[in-house]
Order: sequence, then C-alpha cells, then structure tokens
Amino acid sequence: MLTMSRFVFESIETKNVYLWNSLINGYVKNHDFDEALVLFHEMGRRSVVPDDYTLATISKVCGEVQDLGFGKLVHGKSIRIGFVSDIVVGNSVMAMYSRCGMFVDAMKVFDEMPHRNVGSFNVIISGCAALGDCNPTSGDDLWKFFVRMLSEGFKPDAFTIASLLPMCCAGKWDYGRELHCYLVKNGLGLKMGSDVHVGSSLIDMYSRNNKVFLSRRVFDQMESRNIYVWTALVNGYVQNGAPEYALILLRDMQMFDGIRPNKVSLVSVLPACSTLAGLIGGKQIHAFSIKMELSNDISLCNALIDMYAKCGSLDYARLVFENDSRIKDAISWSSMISAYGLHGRGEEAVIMYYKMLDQGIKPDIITVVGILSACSKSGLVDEGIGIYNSLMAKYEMKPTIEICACVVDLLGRSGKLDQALEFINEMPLDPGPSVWGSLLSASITHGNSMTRDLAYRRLLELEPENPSNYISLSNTYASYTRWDVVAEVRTEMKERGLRKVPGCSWITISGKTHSFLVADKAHPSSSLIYEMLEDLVSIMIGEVSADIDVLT
DNA sequence: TCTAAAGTAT
Repeated sequence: MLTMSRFVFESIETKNVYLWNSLINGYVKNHDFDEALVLFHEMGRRSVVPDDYTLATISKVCGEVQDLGFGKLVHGKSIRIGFVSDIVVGNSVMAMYSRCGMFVDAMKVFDEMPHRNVGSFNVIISGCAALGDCNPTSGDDLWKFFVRMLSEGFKPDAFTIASLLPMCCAGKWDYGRELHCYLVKNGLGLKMGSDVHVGSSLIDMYSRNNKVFLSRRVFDQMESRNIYVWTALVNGYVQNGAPEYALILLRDMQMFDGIRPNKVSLVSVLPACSTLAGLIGGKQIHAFSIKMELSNDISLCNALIDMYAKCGSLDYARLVFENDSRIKDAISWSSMISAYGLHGRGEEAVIMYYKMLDQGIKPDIITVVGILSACSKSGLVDEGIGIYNSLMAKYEMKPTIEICACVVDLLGRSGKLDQALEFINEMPLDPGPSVWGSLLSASITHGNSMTRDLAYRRLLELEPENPSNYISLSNTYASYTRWDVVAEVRTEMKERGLRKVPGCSWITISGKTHSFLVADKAHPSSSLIYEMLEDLVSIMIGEVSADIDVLT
C-alpha cells in the first residue's frame, strides 16, 4: 500500500505540504521512522514549509527514535514558524522531551503553553508515571497535578486513567478502585468500547495489589481481548501464586481467541513452570519458542535458564546459556550464577562471576545477591566477603538491605555469628526482617541462644503480625520442652488473631501430583517414603558411605 | 497531526 502511495506521490509534480504530510504519516503508521525523517529532510531541501501537522508528526518520530538533538531542532523550527502555540504541536514536543528522558523540559513547555487541552495534561501525567516517581513540578506530586487538571475544568479521559493506574500500588497510592469507578461511571473503556488499553492497565493494577480475582472480573467483563490483555492476566496469576491458572490461560488464549503467545507471554509464564517444578511444562514452552523462532531471544533465554535451574536441570540451563543466548546481558550472567548457587556449585558460580567481569559486564544488585548466596550455600565465606568488599570499593556500590542480609547469611551459616552481629551493628542501613531472619536461622543451626533470642526480639518488634515468627519461636522452645513458653506464644498468637497457613511441598509423577504437609503420613506409600528419607539423612551425615545407586 | 498497555534474574 505504501509503495503505491509513494508512486502516486512521485508522479505529482508540484507537491504541497498536505501531500508531504500524508506520505510522512504513512511511514510513521508503518513504524518506518527513519524514512519519515528522510522525507522531512527532503521536504526542507525543496523549500516546502512544514505546517502544524508536519511538526507534530516529526516531533513524535523524534520521541520514538529518541533523537533528542533533532527533536530540539524541530522544537526550534516550531517556534520560528510560529506553531509553538498550537496545542497539538506543543503536546507533541512535550512527548518528545519526555520520551528522550528530558521530563523537566517537557514540563517547561507545558508551563509556557498559552492554551492546553486534556492531551497536554495526559502527556505530563504519562511521562511522570513512566519516571516512576511523582514529581511533575518541584514540590508538587502527580496527584496534585491531577487535581489541578480537574480544577482547571479538564475532564480525565481513558488516557488519563490508564496512565494513573500503574501508580496505584500497595503502599504508594490507594486510588485504584476509585479510578476504576470513574471509568465505569463515565463510560470509558471496558463494556462500552472494550478499551484494551484501559482493560490491561486495570488487570495489571489489581494483580499488583494482590487482588487477582478482581483482575479476572475485569477480564471477564471485556468484550474483546488482545495479547496485552491476555498476557497481563497470565502474569497476574503467576505473580499471585496461581501458576496452574496461568498455564490454563496460555492455552485458552489460543483456543478461544486464536491469539498466539508472543515472547512476553512466554517469559511471563515460565516462572509458573518453576513454581510447579514442572520440567515438562517448561520444556513444552521451550519447544514452542523454538517453533516461534524466539529461542535465541535474550530475555526468553534468561527466563529459560532460570526455569531449568529451578526445575532441577542445571544441564539444560547451561545449554541454553552456552548455545542459545548468543548475546548475554547482566541478567543472563546473574541467572547462571544463581543457577550454580542453587545447585550448591559455589566454585562454578564464582568462576562465572569473574568471567562476567572479564566480559566487561557490570554486576548489578541482583548479581551480587546471586553470587553472595551462592558462596554462602557452598561455605565459601572468604571468597564471598572478598567479592563484597571489592564491589563496594571498586564499583562504588551502595549496599542494599538484601545484600546485607546475604552477608549476614554468609557469615552466620559458617558459624561466625559474632562477626555477623558486628556487621549488623555497623551496617549503614536499618537492619530489616530479612537481616534478622538470616541471623536467626544461623543462630538456630549453630545453637547460639544469645544471638537467637536477640534476633527473635527484633523480628517480633519489626513484624508483630507475621505468624511465621511466632511459629518459629514456639518450635524453638518446644525443642527444649519449655511448654510454658510455647503456651504463652500460642496465646499471644491467638490474641492477635494470627494463623499460619501450613507450608507444603509436592511432586508430580506421571501426571499425578502428590502433596505433603509437615509430618504427613496420609500418603499410601508413607512408610516407604520415610524409610527413604532416613536413608538419605544417613548418607548426608555420613553414616553410610555415599552410594549414589541408592538414589537412582 | 499529540497522549496509554503485558515480561525475566535474590
């Protein structure tokens, strides 16, 4: 179609600005931004003066390709030609600055606009939301900006609400339901026009607030769904601990809507396979990605490495890392380091870590957590501490609470509880539950009642509503037959109305899933299972010379 | 002509 347009365009001798605009627009619609820019230059060479339509479109293109330099030139041209007071040109210029990471300049344009429309506010709101913080004007927050929009008589539309929804996160903004309400009352999106943008934003908002049943309700109410909507719900189920529903949904999107999962859908669903420890499901996703010719995609490979490692197959994880992912980023290396750590192969994790540095890839916080926990699990205390110190010195990395918890775990696990406590006292951040939790489990392992009781005290202060802390405390005293303390703790829990959902583990054999609670004897093969467990424990504590045949 | 959506690594 576009080549036809081009043919007609070339055949006309005197081309006015409208002709140029429509051809440029054609390329933009086809995402051929480079060709649109080439045409704009050509237009300039032929001394055709751009109008408001041209400038708005080209500004957008500069934003899309993140060419700030040229974007500024277009902004200047708009000022010279006198279109800068045009609302759409102004909005477009703001969007360009915002997409090029110059939010402050976008705000400046906004402040200087003589006239605005809803879109002007929307550009600022979405740009600000993309930054992840709420600071459109100094001292003002995004909500105040939204209130300003209302007070100036502008009516929020579906764009406005869809940009505000991602800011509604537990602990940040609690306006999610109100915004949803506004949409319903004003007939924006959903049932009326089945707006897939609004729908996927709502689904995502409810999922992030741990209300996936509300995500589902939004999903069911929609009249039509696209891949964004389906994937948002798949991800919602994965993030909310319902991996089986995520897998069902992946099938349904193809069966009912004929929508093929893309790379984002597959990356979203892979952690579901890990949670279910379903190597077969994970392999099916892998096979599907090969069919879709996505198997060399970096983010998909990273998700596959993680899935294989968590499903127990270090070999497959390594194969994907070595053969499939041709380009490797920090996530690829971090995933592989964590994979070795997870399998108790600390030395190999350390080798990977140094290889990563050799490749010139900068470790991030996730890498550090991965390598430190790998060292910890394998008892490589000196290596771990060495890496920690070099990172803080060489890379000027600031320790996070997670990294500190890893260091405490590293020292504590190997019995250096005094050093761990010293580290906690000297760490630059307030030690949180994860830090005290690490000290606690190390203290229990090594039988140090002093650090243990200190950790319990801190944990109960920090999270008086977390039932796990009380259960752990009760179990500890039960092991000393201090039933008086146990009763006291249980009473405290009851008074606070706390209940702990018992943990369980499961395994799927030939399509049948067997699940087990603590001290569970309900399984028909229970006695056989416990016999095997005893054998395994004997091997681990070295009473029996390790004979691998016993295990296979 | 401008403005909006889904993802992976502790």
